[in-house]
Amino acid sequence: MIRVTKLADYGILLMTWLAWRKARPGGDELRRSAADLARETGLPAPTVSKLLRLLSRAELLEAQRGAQGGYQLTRDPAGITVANIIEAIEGPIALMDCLDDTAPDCDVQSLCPTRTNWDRINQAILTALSSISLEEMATPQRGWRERMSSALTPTVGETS
Amino acid sequence: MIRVTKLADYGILLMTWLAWRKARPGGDELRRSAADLARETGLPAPTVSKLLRLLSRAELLEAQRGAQGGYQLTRDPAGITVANIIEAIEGPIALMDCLDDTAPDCDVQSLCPTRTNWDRINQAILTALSSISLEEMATPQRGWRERMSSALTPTVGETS
DNA sequence: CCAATCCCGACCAAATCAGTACGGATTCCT
DNA sequence: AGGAATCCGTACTGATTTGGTCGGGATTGG
Repeated sequence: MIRVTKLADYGILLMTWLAWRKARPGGDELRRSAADLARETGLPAPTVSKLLRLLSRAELLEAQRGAQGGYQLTRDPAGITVANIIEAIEGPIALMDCLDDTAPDCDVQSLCPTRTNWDRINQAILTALSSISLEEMATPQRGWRERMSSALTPTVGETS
Repeated sequence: MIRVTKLADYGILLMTWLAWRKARPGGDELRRSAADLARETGLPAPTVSKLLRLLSRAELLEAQRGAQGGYQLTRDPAGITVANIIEAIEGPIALMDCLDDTAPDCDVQSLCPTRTNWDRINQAILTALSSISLEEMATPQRGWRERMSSALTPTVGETS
């Protein structure tokens, strides 16, 4: 069901936590060590390390080495999208592999206008993911549900 | 990378094939057996059977048993969305499990406004998937991009 | 110089996925 | 009626991916 891996989930959790902390007025220290973050989020420490490294490599976080080191956000949370985070952790966003290279199963050319249309789906999802900023993730939602349901729900729901 | 399972991919392929065949003027037989479809698409027969069964159970296809039996679309391709198909094959669409029940890892309540916001992402993706009909998948793309951008981008929220 | 911290690669266990096999039920055709 | 074709369902297995671990090196601050 259009699964995002747990790693990406955790990554978003971490980033949200960082953004949230930054937004708080009492945010004394915005640079935090991997161990701190692991403790604060309750996630296993090595996994947190790995994630932070990936996020840092994608330049979403800035790493400071040595004693008293740690990670901190490079940009403003408003300038980081969920798509950015997922992409940083899981690589380029694509629903299928059939898109980029020669797939041997896909031998029936006649029905493969499908492939080009799959690209549309990918694009749609990418758009959706890019439209949600980290800032939004870090702030408790207000009346977003109304905006949502009015525009979105129509097609999928009915079982019959 | 927001992967859809190969089964769902195949499912969409099958449905697209069916829709395409139905749309053609020379579409003599719109009911086709699982074996036929397997041969025509080049997919392994048992897998095709399984998929067709799932799609039939979701009432996207109609099954006719016995000799000379087979499957055919229940509704018009325009009334079937990609979201429908994926949902039929992979169950309810949700990026994460953390949404519906008590997750033990999620013990840090303080940072869990994230969870409610995850729902937002799910909704966005569902919208994207629901906005693409099987009919569109079966026809070579024309001016679909306009519909896309108009239908998707505004609802979820501006980045700034 | 020492300790804390980030950094990196390789490795392992577990979950999930794709596919298979077999047996049963239903309908058509002879 | 009988047999063949077809859909239906469950259970099982092999392979891929994922989540997580471990150990050692590089870099900075005290």
